[in-house]
Formats: sequence, C-alpha cells, structure tokens
Amino acid sequence: MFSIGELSKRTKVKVPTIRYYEEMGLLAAPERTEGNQRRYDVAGLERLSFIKHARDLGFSIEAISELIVLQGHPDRSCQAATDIAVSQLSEVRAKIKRLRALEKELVRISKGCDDEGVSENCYVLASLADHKLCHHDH
Amino acid sequence: MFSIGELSKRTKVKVPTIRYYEEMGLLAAPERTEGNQRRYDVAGLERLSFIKHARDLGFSIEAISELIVLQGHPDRSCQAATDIAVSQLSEVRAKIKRLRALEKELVRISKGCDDEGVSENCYVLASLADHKLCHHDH
DNA sequence: TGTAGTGTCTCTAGTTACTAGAGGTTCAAG
DNA sequence: CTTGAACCTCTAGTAACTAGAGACACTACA
Repeated sequence: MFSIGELSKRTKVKVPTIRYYEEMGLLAAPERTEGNQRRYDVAGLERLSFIKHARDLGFSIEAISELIVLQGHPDRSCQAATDIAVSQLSEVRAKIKRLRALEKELVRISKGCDDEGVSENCYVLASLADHKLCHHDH
Repeated sequence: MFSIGELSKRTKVKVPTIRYYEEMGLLAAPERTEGNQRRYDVAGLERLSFIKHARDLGFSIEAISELIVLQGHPDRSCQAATDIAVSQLSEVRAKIKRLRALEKELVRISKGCDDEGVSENCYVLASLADHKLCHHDH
C-alpha cells in the first residue's frame, strides 16, 4: 500500500494530477486510511502507469477512458483498441504535416532580415501582415 | 466601414473570436454605430489579418502582442521580431521531433495485433500497460 | 411605415488537462 | 508528545477560444 506521494514518485505523475484523474473517473477511488488519506495497491499503480504512458503518447483523457473500458472486455477489445491507436496515429501524422509547413514558412520569414540586410522594413512583420508574401499554404 | 460579420467573412476569423481579440487588447476597439454595433475600417481589417496570419503560424496571443508593439517602433523592431520568429521556429521543431517519436511508437503498437494475429492478448493494450515494451523514448 | 428575419450586443459558462493556492488535518519520526 | 512534511478539500486560474441566453439593431420588402 502506498500513499499518493509515493505513487506520484513511482509514476512521475504529480499528486494533484492523480487526484484529477480520480475525479475524471480514469482512476478508481482507492481505499482510505482512518484519517481519510488515499492508500493505493499494485493495481492502482499499474493503472496509473497505463494512463501516464498513454498520455505521453498523446492520447486524450477520453480515448484513455475508452481503452480502459476495453481492458475489461477481452473479446473484441483488440480491434477496437487498435482502431483508437490508429486514429491517434493519423492525428499525430496530420500534426506533423502541418508543423512541417509552418517550419518552412518560419525559416523563410526569419531569414528575411538577415539575408537582405533590410533594417527599416522588417521582413518578419511584413510577411505576417501580408499573406501574399507566403510561399506555402497554412 | 464594415460590420463585425463582414470582417469575419473577409478574414475568416469567427465573430466571437474577433470580440475576444478586442477584449485581449490585440485589436483596438472600433467605432460604434448609434445602436452600439462595431464598425471597422481598413486599418482594423489589416490588423486582424495580421493576427490571423500569425495565429495560423502558431504564434501565441502574447507573442502577437509583442509583435504588434514592435510594429509601432520601426527602430530595433526587426531584430526583436526576428527573435520572436526564431523562437517560434525552434518550438515548432521541438514539437515535430517529439511527434515523430510518437509516430514511430504508435506505428509499432498499432501493427502488433495484425502482424502476429494475437487476439486474446491485445498488443495495443499490453504496450500501453508496460513501458518496457517500447522501443523508443517518449 | 410596419414587420420579419437576420445580425449584433453583453454576459456567463464550458472546453482540455491540468496547476496553484488557501486553510485545515494526519501521519511518521525522533 | 511534538514537529514538520505530507495530505485533505475546495476554489480559481491557465490558453484560446466556443456556445448559449436574452435583448436590441439593422435591412429589405410590402
């Protein structure tokens, strides 16, 4: 049995965040001491590790809730869980794509001033003011 | 002079968002009709286009505020504006890096079930439950 | 001039995933 | 038995909006 602080250290999830997950229904409410403090068992630790890992991979709280429900239904759970992971993957890929476009644009914009030695007219500000100066979509 | 709705159509910024920008001090409070409705001039339109463009490039409201201040100080503004753009660029690059790692991991996780035909033990769920199964940092 | 319908006004509250702080209680060590 | 760290609940704040309520304004048509 560990306290919330110990759980926090082991999982690297902050104490208020653990309480937040409990409130959101991701984490079952654990036993309490007589003095009303939370005491977790190994199952609680594993559950929180699962949540932490999924959050690190960018899954939303909602998606994690679904995954947790699936854990309780070994039949059919694999396909559904894979679907969630695949959809997460496509979101990640979409974000990467978008960020790459932004990266290109920002490289171009932030190089402007140095390259041309323009000082009275800032190329960064001009580029932001006038979308026509852009070379890419965004 | 255009109404808030017209401004919204021209800039593709939603009406409540325009009011929000005004409240946040990004956009000057425009003239009003006798009936208290906002009426914008070309300067307002240009300012909002600038904000929209910068937001699309991922600049925070705070960074945009700074850029707007810089627009009013043609001296020194170029270097400072470039600094903001460069810092935005490095944030974008950091995000891309992180997302690529997640992408790899998600590809691996979501392929697990199909590849090995495991059905009673879902690889997605197992991977999330046990970080040791990961091949990359995240 | 009347009226219908759309646009606009302000204000409050909700979103996501936490984080910070106040004010009070409990636990563990010495 | 006392001290100090850890814990408790509750409220409010973060970013950048979005949604909805209820009331008022503007425009076009008859």
